[in-house]
Amino acid sequence: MPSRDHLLLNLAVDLVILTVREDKLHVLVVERGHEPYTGQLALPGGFLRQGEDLKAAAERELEEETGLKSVRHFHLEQLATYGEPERDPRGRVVSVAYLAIAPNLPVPTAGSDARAAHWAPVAEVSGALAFDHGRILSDGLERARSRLEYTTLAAVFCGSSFTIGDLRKVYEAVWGTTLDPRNFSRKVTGTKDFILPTGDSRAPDTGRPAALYRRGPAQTLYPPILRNGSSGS
Amino acid sequence: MPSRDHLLLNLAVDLVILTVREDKLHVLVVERGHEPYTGQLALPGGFLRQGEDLKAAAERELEEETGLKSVRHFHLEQLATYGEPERDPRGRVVSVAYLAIAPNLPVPTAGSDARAAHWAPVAEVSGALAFDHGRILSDGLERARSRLEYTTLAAVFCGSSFTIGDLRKVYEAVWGTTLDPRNFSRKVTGTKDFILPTGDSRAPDTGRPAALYRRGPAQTLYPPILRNGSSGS
DNA sequence: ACAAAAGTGTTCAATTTACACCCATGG
DNA sequence: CCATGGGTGTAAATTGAACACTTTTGT
Repeated sequence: MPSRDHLLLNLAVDLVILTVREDKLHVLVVERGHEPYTGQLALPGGFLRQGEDLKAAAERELEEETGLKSVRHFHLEQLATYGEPERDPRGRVVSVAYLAIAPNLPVPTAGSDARAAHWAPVAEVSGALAFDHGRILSDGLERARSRLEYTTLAAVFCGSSFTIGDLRKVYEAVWGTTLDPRNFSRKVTGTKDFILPTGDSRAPDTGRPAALYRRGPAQTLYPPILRNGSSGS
Repeated sequence: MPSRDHLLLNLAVDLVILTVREDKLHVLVVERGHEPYTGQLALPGGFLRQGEDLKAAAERELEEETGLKSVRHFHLEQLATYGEPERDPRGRVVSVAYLAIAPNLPVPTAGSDARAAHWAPVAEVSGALAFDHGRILSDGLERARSRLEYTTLAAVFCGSSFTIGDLRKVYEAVWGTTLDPRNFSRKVTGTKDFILPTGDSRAPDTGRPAALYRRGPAQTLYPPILRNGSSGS
């Protein structure tokens, strides 16, 4: 047995769940109901259960917190593991953080055990989170920003069908920049299997209707779409 | 206490330690002396101790396995965490893997408790490792390959002073490609603070002496040096 | 007709690739 | 003087940024 003279500890799984609402990047946070950090905001999470895989635990928490069944279509990837001895005042807790990307979904009020879970603009909670969750959020944001450069992840932020303008607004919200709509359009339509036309189109309040697309099978972007690229129009 | 009705488990730290020897990429492996997987090769690692930080545990294992003190100059970064319930037949063990990059150092025979630790060409051990260490190695290799594109990590594979040809051979060994020496030379000398001339030079067996360089302060490469780039001469 | 958003064409600059050519040394 | 690896020059091809301009709708 490996446990004879070695440390036994609790393993938590914490989630950075991101979405774009009203053209701004939001993260799902919960208000803490117990000590420590009572009343403060924190990332949703929970403890690993007997016989449970790490990713399965993350999926379970994701479902519980968002109150949604469609979680299988979200993006979920391991972010990093945080194990500073003093990170939790209750005792030794090592936390495996996951990054989840969700489309713009209904506010998770009615959901299951969602203890005051709600979407908050990342700009408002940065620096106000319990434990070391500020650091975890920061790492999650950097990972998401990087993923948008090299993978087709941005389309996961959109629903089942979206316009190129919707997709561009995701890039702008996550990166905090503006992009040239004309060059952006060419870049994404020029990358094979990134987005596929549905045939339909959608009219905005005013202006020419935009073609609708859905996710294609591509996972990586070649060539990548880099930040520090062309500033906006 | 968070541990009341939750799973307690052992946390291991495993290491993917890479170096380049004789123009080939090598990984440090140990021959297992106990069950399970007795006699098989595995990645070096050990269990987390009371009050010990994850990265500190990785540094401790790195020193123990290589038998070297100069470990502080190595590169050490967290890779990923592996927690499948059945990954260790002895019981529930979650492992945090770290990636270490070492210069070409003396064989770690004499070192401390090094239980048959030795360098093995990655091509020879891939698929022959105990536990899920094949997967961990594979993830570590991909991370290292990617790091060479966007960071100055390659210089860590070299010693305190090296020629541009040495540095190029690192890229070729890690990526398994050949690169044009002339364009490569310009790329690295054109990236500010990547490498700094020492003023000395070193003569090869035959041919013009090459200028010697040392690591510069830069951490990231802009522009990056991409794989799938120009094939060799 | 006009405002607004979608999308195309085109130009100029920066970067990358390929390779001819020169440099410095040991045998 | 020749083989070998180090290093520079340079032209062609590719890519990327910038932006004028056309398209298509609602009011």
